[in-house]
Amino acid sequence: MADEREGPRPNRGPAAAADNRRALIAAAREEFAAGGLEVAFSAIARRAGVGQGSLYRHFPTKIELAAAVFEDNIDELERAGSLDALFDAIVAQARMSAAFLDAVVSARDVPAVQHIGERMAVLVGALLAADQAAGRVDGAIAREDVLLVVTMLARTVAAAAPEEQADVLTRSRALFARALSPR
Amino acid sequence: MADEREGPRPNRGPAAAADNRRALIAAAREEFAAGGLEVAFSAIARRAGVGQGSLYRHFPTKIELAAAVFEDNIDELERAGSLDALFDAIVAQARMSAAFLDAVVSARDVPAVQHIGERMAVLVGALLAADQAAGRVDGAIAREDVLLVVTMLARTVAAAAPEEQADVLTRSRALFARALSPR
Amino acid sequence: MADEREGPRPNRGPAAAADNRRALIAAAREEFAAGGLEVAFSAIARRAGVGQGSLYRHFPTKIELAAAVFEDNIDELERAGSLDALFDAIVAQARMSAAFLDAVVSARDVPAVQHIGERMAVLVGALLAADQAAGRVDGAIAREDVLLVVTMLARTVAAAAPEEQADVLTRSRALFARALSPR
Amino acid sequence: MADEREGPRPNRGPAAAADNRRALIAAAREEFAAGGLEVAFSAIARRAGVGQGSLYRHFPTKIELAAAVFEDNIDELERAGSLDALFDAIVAQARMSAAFLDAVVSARDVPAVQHIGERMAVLVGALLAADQAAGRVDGAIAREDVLLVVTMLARTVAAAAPEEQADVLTRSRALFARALSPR
DNA sequence: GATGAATGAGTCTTCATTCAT
DNA sequence: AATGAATGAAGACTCATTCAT
Repeated sequence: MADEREGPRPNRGPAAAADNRRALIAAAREEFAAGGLEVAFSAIARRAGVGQGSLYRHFPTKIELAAAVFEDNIDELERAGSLDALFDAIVAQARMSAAFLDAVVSARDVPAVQHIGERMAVLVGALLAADQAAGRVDGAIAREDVLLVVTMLARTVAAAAPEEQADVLTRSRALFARALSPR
Repeated sequence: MADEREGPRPNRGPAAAADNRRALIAAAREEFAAGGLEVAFSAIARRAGVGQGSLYRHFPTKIELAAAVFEDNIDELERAGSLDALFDAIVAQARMSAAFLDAVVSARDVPAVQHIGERMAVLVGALLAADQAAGRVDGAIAREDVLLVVTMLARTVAAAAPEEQADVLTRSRALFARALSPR
Repeated sequence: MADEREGPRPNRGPAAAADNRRALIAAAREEFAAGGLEVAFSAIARRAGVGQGSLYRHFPTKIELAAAVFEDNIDELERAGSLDALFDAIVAQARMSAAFLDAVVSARDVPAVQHIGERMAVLVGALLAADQAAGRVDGAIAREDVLLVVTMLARTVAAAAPEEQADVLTRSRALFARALSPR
Repeated sequence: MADEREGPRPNRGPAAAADNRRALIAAAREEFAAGGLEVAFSAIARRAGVGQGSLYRHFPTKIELAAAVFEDNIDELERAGSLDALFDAIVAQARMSAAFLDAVVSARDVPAVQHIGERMAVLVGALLAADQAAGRVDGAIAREDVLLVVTMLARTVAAAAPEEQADVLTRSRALFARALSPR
């Protein structure tokens, strides 16, 4: 949003707050997807067309920003009707998911992060139960196992070079299908 | 090595070349293990007790340094007699392995990296064939699948918070055991 | 006051003016006492529970705010019955006094500052005359000398490290007692 | 030194180290004298005509830089033959002295600062003993008292507005003369 | 070939000040 | 007149890279 703008922005006043927040989240989503969590805070502000100070006001830490982005993403994940669909959705957001998962490790005490963790746990728990009831997933598999699979998938796909993505994706999905399927 | 040294080093001249190389690799191994690839070049040089310029001369890029470290690590991996033993060895070097694997993505054209890729492929190929012959691994598994497993294991263990490592390790090993075992 | 408040304040409109002014002075007193004049304007507004804009409206410059705080402090100083009692009172407000005195230097032309200067001069003049009449202070001492002593005391005590305060205070009081006492 | 230079400096190599250190100390002396310890580190580097990184290499903290400057100043103080002469010298360096004294408070554990403290203590001790032997200073005065006087003088003169300096100086010297003179 | 200092670009972060509502 | 968000200009600090010796 408002990329490449020149000159000082006018001060639009408090009315800009909501717009700014949205723009920051959108900009962060793109930056994180492109460069992981390493991206410069200043780059996000710039891309959002928002002053640095405003970025800090809305999101004092990068974690909180990442959480806000991922909170949106989860909406989409929650539309999945099976673990397989969840994996599809995760892979579609792989880079962002991986970035967020990295952040989580160092900040499990941040409320915003915990909230997401809970949503994910609930979601995975429900899908797992359904898949197990339908005989699609082995009864020995626990929620934690699935969360691990989700994490691995995201990281693997995110890290793959473009030309390898397809192959890596097929192979890892197949591996995890074997790992989860009933004996 | 030669940590915490005080005062200027004497200039030992060309004679120091081999020693320097060894010290740099050792220092890099420790730094990478402790902080991933993010560590500052200067920190590695300092820990090695070597001038910054010398570090650049020996290893113009971080990739080449990482490759040199990993080249040593592979010696150890090659002592594995089964995929299971290989996984054990990888996990023991998880942080370093993950760091290297991250670096690889952006530099598959670097000769040093390619060389390592080939050694890994050969190693994994041999172990896989043996395990398959012994009926320990399903015949449908390909070398690329195992390389993927290795990568995932390293990343997963490296990224886990200390208090979770044990659990994460158990779960992922179990998952991959299911994924690889014969049907 | 109104520290640590959560959520947006209701906009009480003009009715809040007097309350705001009081709250700002109180907040500034605490902040200045704790951190000297360096404290951020925003911190004062936050502690006062007042919008930043309102702070600027009431006190366009930090000097004016400091003067308002000190104006209150002088009420207390005026209860002193002798120079010694004045020194006691100054020392009790050392940090705030020193902060204000620092500000004064760069703004002797600000009306609010001048007013305080006059009150102080009058106060010191009266106390000095009384002490001289009572034979407690040498006749050669002028009002300006005492003002200097006041300033030095405030600065010295304010600058001392906590563990030294007692010693520094004793010594400086003794020094000035010698300096002022009749020959 | 090398103020107002344009464009990137050539890298003069290690040979510049000693020059840089000198230039940094000189620049810091001027900046501290003009603006106290608050001056921006970057301003000092700029004035010295030295890269920021080099400033940090030579002096990791502002305290250490201030100590280096003051270490030079003490040479001059040590030429004093009496406390009166010492006071003259202090006043001549008032702004710098005051700046340094401010720094000292927050860093009495820094070795460089301690060293200066010791030199000052020795110097003052010697001058005090001589002055007391000559009957110029009361026997009840201790070294700590004189150090306090030095500090007060520096701060007072440094803080005075230019047009007041003369008057403030005369008065405070007279006050301290009374405070120290034999009964 | 080794050494380690120099350089400056790039980030993060804080604040004073402005301004729409 | 109050409110609090917006803005951007500093300043601190780090580091990759270069280079004289």
